Amino acid sequence: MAPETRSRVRDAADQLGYRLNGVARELRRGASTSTLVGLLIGDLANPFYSRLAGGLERELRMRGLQLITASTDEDPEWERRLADALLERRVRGLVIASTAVEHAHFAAEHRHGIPFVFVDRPPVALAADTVLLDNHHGALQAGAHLCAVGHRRIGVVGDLSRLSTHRDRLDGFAEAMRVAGVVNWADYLVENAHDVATAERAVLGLLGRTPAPTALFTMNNRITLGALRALRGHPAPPALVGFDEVDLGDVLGVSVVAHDPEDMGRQAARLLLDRIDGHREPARQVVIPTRLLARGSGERPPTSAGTADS
Amino acid sequence: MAPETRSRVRDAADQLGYRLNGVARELRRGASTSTLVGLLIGDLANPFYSRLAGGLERELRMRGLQLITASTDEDPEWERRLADALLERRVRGLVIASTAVEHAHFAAEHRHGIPFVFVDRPPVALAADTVLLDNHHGALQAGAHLCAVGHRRIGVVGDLSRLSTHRDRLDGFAEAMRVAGVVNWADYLVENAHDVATAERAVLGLLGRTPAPTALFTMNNRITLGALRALRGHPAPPALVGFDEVDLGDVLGVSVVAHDPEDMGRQAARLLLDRIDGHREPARQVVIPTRLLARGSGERPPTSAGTADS
DNA sequence: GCAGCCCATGACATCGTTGACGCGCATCGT
DNA sequence: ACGATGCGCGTCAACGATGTCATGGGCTGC
Repeated sequence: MAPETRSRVRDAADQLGYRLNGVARELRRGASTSTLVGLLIGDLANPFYSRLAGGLERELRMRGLQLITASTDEDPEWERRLADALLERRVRGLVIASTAVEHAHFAAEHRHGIPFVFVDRPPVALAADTVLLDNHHGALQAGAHLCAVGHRRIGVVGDLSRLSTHRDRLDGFAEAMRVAGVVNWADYLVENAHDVATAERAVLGLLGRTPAPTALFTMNNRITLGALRALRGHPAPPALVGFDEVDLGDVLGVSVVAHDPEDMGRQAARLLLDRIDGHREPARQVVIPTRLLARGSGERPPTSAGTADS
Repeated sequence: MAPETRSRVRDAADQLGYRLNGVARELRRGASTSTLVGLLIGDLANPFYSRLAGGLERELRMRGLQLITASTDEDPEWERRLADALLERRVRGLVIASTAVEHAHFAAEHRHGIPFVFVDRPPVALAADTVLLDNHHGALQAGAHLCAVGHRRIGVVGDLSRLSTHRDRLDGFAEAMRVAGVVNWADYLVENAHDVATAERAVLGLLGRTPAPTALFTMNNRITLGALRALRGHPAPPALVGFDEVDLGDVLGVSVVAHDPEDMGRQAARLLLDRIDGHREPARQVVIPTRLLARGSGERPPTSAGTADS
């Protein structure tokens, strides 16, 4: 079209305050033209999720895609309602850290071509792309490390017991105990410590036992924070290894099983973009590695009180 | 309609995999029926922003509204493009931690009735609802506190100098210095330390000066993290007060000027919802209070080296 | 002066939902 | 038996952008 007409139209549009209506455009252009991607996570305020979201968003942004983020508060019913709302809105894809026990109810949409990427927790009864942490190995490392230092009574504090991440980590830890010949480790297990305050109480409870545990394995970032609060000012604190990185963990000398949540988001974005680009391979699974960072708290030897028994 | 027909229709819909098309619905129902709210922030991975987003989302969710979150990386050009994309999409409102120097270009939309809420940083050349921190007072408290302990040479490390939060905090700090009679404080000022690594280098640079500062004021959470890294293992660390809360700050004994980012999100949601409900009052401004938490690092007295001069 | 081309302009159907309306059948009360 | 009411069912015009097609005016080159 002639450049002069072009600018004439542009001027008129500016004058009238005209703005293209993206809703109408999307309706007209049809199904797979949405630029929205849904993200369902437990809680935006949790740094694990927010870093994941950040990595994901950065990667999608380069392709002109935007993120609708919704927190489920680990409530399966909410998760389902939010997912339905997103699917009604005809998002281009869905990234989901699911708290539900099965996902057959997504099968229809999935078969219909809407890309799903499961992050942090795998899909059940649905073959979809997945990005997971190496939970089993990370927890095994943590358990083996504490045993190598000489610990036999290790307090273990975990998140909601129904979550697969929790179960995988627990399996890994159990394997480490089996290898080390520790049999009654489950006596010092506390589960369902979902927030910092609960975790703090759980740790105080464990420390009050006789005999007290000589070490702690805290199974996620919030639990580690709670434990560190509980240990504040403790004259002879137990050893501590946490799962997930925590801010200032390096400064404070907290040994952790670390990994990269932002990379998790990036990998999820890649799987999603591949599907959007029409790739039709069977579902893929990416595993994000974990590594043990020994910074001091995990290397404290058992205290005198009782290393001899069980 | 009859319950029997209702279920007959429902069954058929389920069988066909029919799903209501939210895009068409929104187009048909018209302008102010969108359930999407846009959120523009600097970086989702920064806990300040992610907690703000969490508070906002929680509040909006109760009203059936969902959040489209986009990170600007503090780039005004990106911010503008992202805002345009959101407005084209006909979001119900826009919450924005703006990095731009003025906002006249939103005037048309704003007058047209689209609610804008500015968070963390005020609008320029636009009368819109705003939620701010009490930056001036918080920084004044920090400066006064350090002076009260006896410090006269205080290293100050700040974020991008163009940001209003930075300038307000700097003003507050300057006032504290004026009151305390410290004149050359700006000699120990470093600006534009936007990430942890830069902040760490900046602090190391300050500590290398002669005479070295006896205290530090770190003007946001990332800078505080960088400073704590730089101070690790220091034989006689300077006093430190940071702006923003940091995870484990209580355990590590870091004195900070604290505030509640989630509350900021909630307040923003309330202002937005009021507008959506048709309130027509002139623009309101909410100020989130700050309070100084003395936890140890800010109470360290000046080291021997030089308390006597200027 | 005429064929050929560029381009402005207008008419129209389409995307899927919604709200309004009309028709016709069945049931109910009086 | 009559009107009133309830309900199933079909038709139609929007919402705003977009892609196609036809029309016709203005221009160039031969």
